[in-house]
This record gives sequence, structure tokens and C-alpha cells, in this order.
Amino acid sequence: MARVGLTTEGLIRAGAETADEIGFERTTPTELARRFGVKTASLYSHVKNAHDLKTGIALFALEELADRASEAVAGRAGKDALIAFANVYRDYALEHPGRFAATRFPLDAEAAASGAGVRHAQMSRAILRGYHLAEPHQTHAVRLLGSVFSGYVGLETAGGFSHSAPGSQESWTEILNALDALLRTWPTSS
Amino acid sequence: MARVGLTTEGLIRAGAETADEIGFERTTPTELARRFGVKTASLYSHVKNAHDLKTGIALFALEELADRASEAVAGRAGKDALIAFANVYRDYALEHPGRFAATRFPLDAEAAASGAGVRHAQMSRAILRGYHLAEPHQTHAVRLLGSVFSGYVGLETAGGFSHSAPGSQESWTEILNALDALLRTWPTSS
DNA sequence: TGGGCTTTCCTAACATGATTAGGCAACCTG
DNA sequence: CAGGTTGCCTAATCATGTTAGGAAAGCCCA
Repeated sequence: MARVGLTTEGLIRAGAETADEIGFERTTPTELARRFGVKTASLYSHVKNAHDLKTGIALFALEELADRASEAVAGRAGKDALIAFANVYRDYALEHPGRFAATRFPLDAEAAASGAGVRHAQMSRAILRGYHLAEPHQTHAVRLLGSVFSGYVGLETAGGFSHSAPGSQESWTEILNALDALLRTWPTSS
Repeated sequence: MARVGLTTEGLIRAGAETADEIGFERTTPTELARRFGVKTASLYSHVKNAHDLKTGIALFALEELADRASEAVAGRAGKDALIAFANVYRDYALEHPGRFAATRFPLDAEAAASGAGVRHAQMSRAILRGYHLAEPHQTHAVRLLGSVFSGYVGLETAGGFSHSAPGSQESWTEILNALDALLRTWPTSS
């Protein structure tokens, strides 16, 4: 019985790759065991259960995405930063659909409090710095940006824009222009 | 063996209610059979399989949502219509979380082509009529609206806004104001 | 180098869910 | 009320998730 060298970290990494290949839904302990050439029960020394595994993949993806975003935003401001941030988000989803799906896995409170969520919020705020929005407007704008990115990419990856003209790239570009314009003229009274 | 009177329609309705109670994920043939006091195998005369059942619930929810939206939008225009439409969407999600989750179930091409998707698109365009946007800008704007509503409500129901001030209602109101302003001044050149 | 400890993976077993095939009884139709 | 249809059941199979306990592989130290 040659040992394969399972680790929690290795399972999560393999889980992320598996999710991109066959979908996050189908990334199960059984499937990972198959890929490692190991019995399913053997995974249970390294992950608590299936839910725990998925949470791990979700946190891994969130961190990876935050890494990319923070690199893209560094040294940019205003519209440049907005576009760079948005594109990181969208490109990640198109390149890694399974990991992107993982970022939407509902996290319990403790998991959600862990690093990644906070990093994403901080970056949104950093981008908005260039638009000089006072609170509470800044928070509302952060929520709008999160909604647009999450919503657009979610609809796009679900195939929502693929059967009609114009192409998705055009809409994306124009929407980012529109968001930039909106942030520069954000209405501060109802 | 008293007959319970299972029907496809009845199963889908019960499925929608079950989804709101215990979540769309957990709305399975087995669970529905339990609720009808029937053996699981008995459902298979009425639905093809679990996936088919979920697709049915998704289409049911999409139609129900389109009904509400079309009623809300009737007789309104411009900002009024925008706000009414947006609130129908959000209220539906808060009131019927399971059905809302169902609307995000990935549909295969044939199911997606069926009525509901078309109705939603038509309503978005009807709302934008009041803003006088020419193509292709109108399509881009339709996609933006869909993204914002879907994204915001998705994040909200996932608990994204519940642990920070200000409250979600305030953000929602301000975001709708901002969208209205954006649509009135939509930038038509890059 | 070899004995013992720890860790890793395995076997065995069970629960739950999805699904199919075939049977009997309840309802409708005439 | 006889006959056919339909609805629900029994029985069986297969996949996945999960737990408990065993055996052996690798590491530590004499």
C-alpha cells in the first residue's frame, strides 16, 4: 500500500482543479479519491466531511482571486483601477468556472470572517478612493460594484448573454464606462 | 392503498413550497415523497428524474416572478417602473428564498427557450422605453439591470450585507436612484 | 540496525438518495 | 359490474457520504 501523500492543502488544490474540469457541484470526496487513486474513506483523515472540503475550496478560490485583484489594482487609480479590478474578476470566472462557482458557496459565519472576505471589501473601497465618495454613499457604491460584477459574471457564465447580439465583451466594456460615469456623478440626495 | 392524487403540477407546486421551507438544494424526490406520504419510486410516473423536477420548479418560479413583475410594471413608466420592477424582484427573493434559488438553476437550452426567459427580457426592455436608449445601448443597459438585480439580491440573500451598516434597504434605495440617474444620462460614446 | 510510535491508508459496514422493473389494487368506462 | 388503465407499491440495484477499527508504512531514537 504505497502512500500517496494526501494532505488537506493538496486535496483542496486538487479540488479546485477538479471543479474547473467537471464543475464545483460534482467535486465530491468520492471524485477526489478516484483522482488520487485512493479509497474515499481515506480522505476523512484530512477533511472533516464533504461540506468542509467545499468550504476549503471556496476559501482557496477567494484568496486566489483576492491575490490577483490586489496585484491588478496596485499602482492604479480611478477608472484604471475600476477596470483592472473588474476584469480580474471576470477573467477569473471565465478561466476558472469551477473555482468561481466555489466563491459563491455559502460560508458559515466563521469561514466568512476569515481573511478573504475582508480583503475583497478593502479593495472595493480602495478603488472608490479615486471617486471621493463620502459615507454612507461609499458603502452603497461598494455594494453596487459587488452586485454588478457578481451579477454580470454570474449571468454570463450561466450562458445568459450567449444567444443574442451584441457580444458580451461589448456590453462589459460599455457597462464599465457607465459605472465610471456614475461614480463620478453619484447622486448624493434622493 | 388510498391514492393521494399525485400530478406533475402538484409535485412542482409542493416542490416550490418545500424549497422555501428547507432550501432548493434539499428539495429532492425523497423529500417530496415524504411530504405526500408516498414512496419515492411513486414520483417517477410524474417526473422523469430529480433534475427534471428541479427544472420544473425553476420554470414555475420564473413564470410566477414574471407574472408579478408584469403586473407591477403595468401602467408605470420611467423611474416608477424601474423601482416597481426592481422591488418585485427583490421582494420575491426575500419572501420566497427557495423559489428564488430555483430561478438560478441552470436550464438546458430547451427549457431556457420556454416562455419565462423571453418575458423577463421583454419587461426589461419595456422599462427602458422610458429612458429612450437606442441600440446597442439598450441591450447593454438591459444586461446591466439584470446584473444589478440578480447580483444584489444574490449577495443579500447570501447574507452579504447583514453584518455591516448601513442597512440593506438604504443601499437598495440609493442604488435604484443611482441607476435611474445613470439611465437618464447613459454615456453613448466610450 | 532494529523496536516502537504515529500516521496513513484500508476494509467493513451502514445510512440515505436516485432510479428501474414489475405487480396488484383502485378507479373509470361502458 | 366486467375490463382496462393508471397509480402507487415492493423489491432490487447503484452511487455517495460517513464512521469505526485494523494493518502496515515511515519516522525517531537507542
